[in-house]
Amino acid sequence: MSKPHYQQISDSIEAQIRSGALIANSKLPSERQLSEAFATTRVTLREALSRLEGKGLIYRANRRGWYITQGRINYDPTQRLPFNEVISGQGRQPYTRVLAQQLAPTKPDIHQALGLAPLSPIHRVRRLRSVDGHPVLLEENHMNPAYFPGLEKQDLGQSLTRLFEQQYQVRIATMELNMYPVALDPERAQALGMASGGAALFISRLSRDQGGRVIELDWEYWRHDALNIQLAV
Amino acid sequence: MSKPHYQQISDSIEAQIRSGALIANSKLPSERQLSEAFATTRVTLREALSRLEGKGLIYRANRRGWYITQGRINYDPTQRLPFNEVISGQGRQPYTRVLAQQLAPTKPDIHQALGLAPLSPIHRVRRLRSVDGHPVLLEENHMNPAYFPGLEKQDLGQSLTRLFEQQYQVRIATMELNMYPVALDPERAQALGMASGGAALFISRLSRDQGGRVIELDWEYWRHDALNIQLAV
DNA sequence: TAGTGGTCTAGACCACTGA
DNA sequence: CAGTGGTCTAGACCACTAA
Repeated sequence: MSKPHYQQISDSIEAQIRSGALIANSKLPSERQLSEAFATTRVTLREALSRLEGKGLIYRANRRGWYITQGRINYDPTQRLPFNEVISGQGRQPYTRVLAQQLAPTKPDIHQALGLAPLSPIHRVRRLRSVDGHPVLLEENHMNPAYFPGLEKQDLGQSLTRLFEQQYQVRIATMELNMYPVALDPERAQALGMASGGAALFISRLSRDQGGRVIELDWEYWRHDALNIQLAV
Repeated sequence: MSKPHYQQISDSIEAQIRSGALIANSKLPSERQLSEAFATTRVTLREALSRLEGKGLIYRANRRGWYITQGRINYDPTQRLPFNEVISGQGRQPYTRVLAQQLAPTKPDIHQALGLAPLSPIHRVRRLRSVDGHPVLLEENHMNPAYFPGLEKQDLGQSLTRLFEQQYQVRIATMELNMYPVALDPERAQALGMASGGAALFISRLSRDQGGRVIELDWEYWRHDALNIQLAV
């Protein structure tokens, strides 16, 4: 009836984190050091770390060790506020890196969602977004190219919503949102610097203009410990 | 560079599920049988199962084995539609069990959220809600008793929103929602029939009436594989 | 290059579930 | 009561990261 060993270990580490002895974004000692310190094997130690990961207290940077989590970002996906404003409004430091952008056909379900013919070209932008220097969000935008000629020449590090409005006079009127927890595929996990199979929160946003025409399909993969979806209605 | 062994195993099981060879809510063979079938140890086999659990394809019923997941429920938390209607509207079978109800003081943060003095009594209802006979949601409602005299004598298996409106003429006007992934504490995990530390999606909803007075604080814990948050704005 | 995390083996004991 | 899942040991090899 006593607590399992991994529970005692994770409780101990959790106490250290909450006491402030271990600060945000700092690295935990190596698994071998920790398993020795707690007089156990790496298997049990990793069980304890996995529990803390599930609770959102630590996260795993692929092959680089375990780190203390930062606090969650409050985010209202029904507002289309620029990422930079959301993050800096909470006293944190935003950063965006454009990983890829292209105008080419893609997967059938995206063509269907955008209401475009199969194999027709689609604007795609993939960006990695960080808070305080640590990646928390992988964003994949799919846009109907009919509305955005020359998009590839624009600065894509800024807010796309703002770009739509100011450069293309396209204003988003309605959205359909779907949000659920997922495990990251190896490719996306790597882009986020996470281990394959890592937990994320997936947000899909289909945006239309006043005429009900589909403008954009946005896919967001947030690190599961980094996000608090917050909305008022 | 070859795939890890657990990946081959989980791919194989995933293919069987998607092909329909394993149907929803049926139980997988025992871990020992599976590990023998795949010529590996239980440790590796459990790694494969954990990956599938993270993907939402299977779930673990505490000490009773692994089961195939049903499809996700589409749910809009900004509408306050009765659970029964949401579920049956998607061709599924809803069921609600009242686990507990009491009028007593509780934790300080709940008193604070409801704007009530510490140690003042609060109406609490805890309900377990199932789809097609399987628990997916643990709901904890905290209500300001000033608005709901005699609530404990009502039928709490029905929609509380409906009860508020029809029996108490209380209508919810605005809500503040917060949603994020959590790991379940042992007590709540057990209530949901899950293993301790199981992944869930937490939804907190603070409801006010037209006068801006706080009526209710609702906490929902959804099995992470059972839910798709869906909203249109 | 030394050390790390990722993966894996071949067992074991215990508490609990279901027949 | 037989079998199950939950926990744990004491190792091992490999690919990769960081110095």
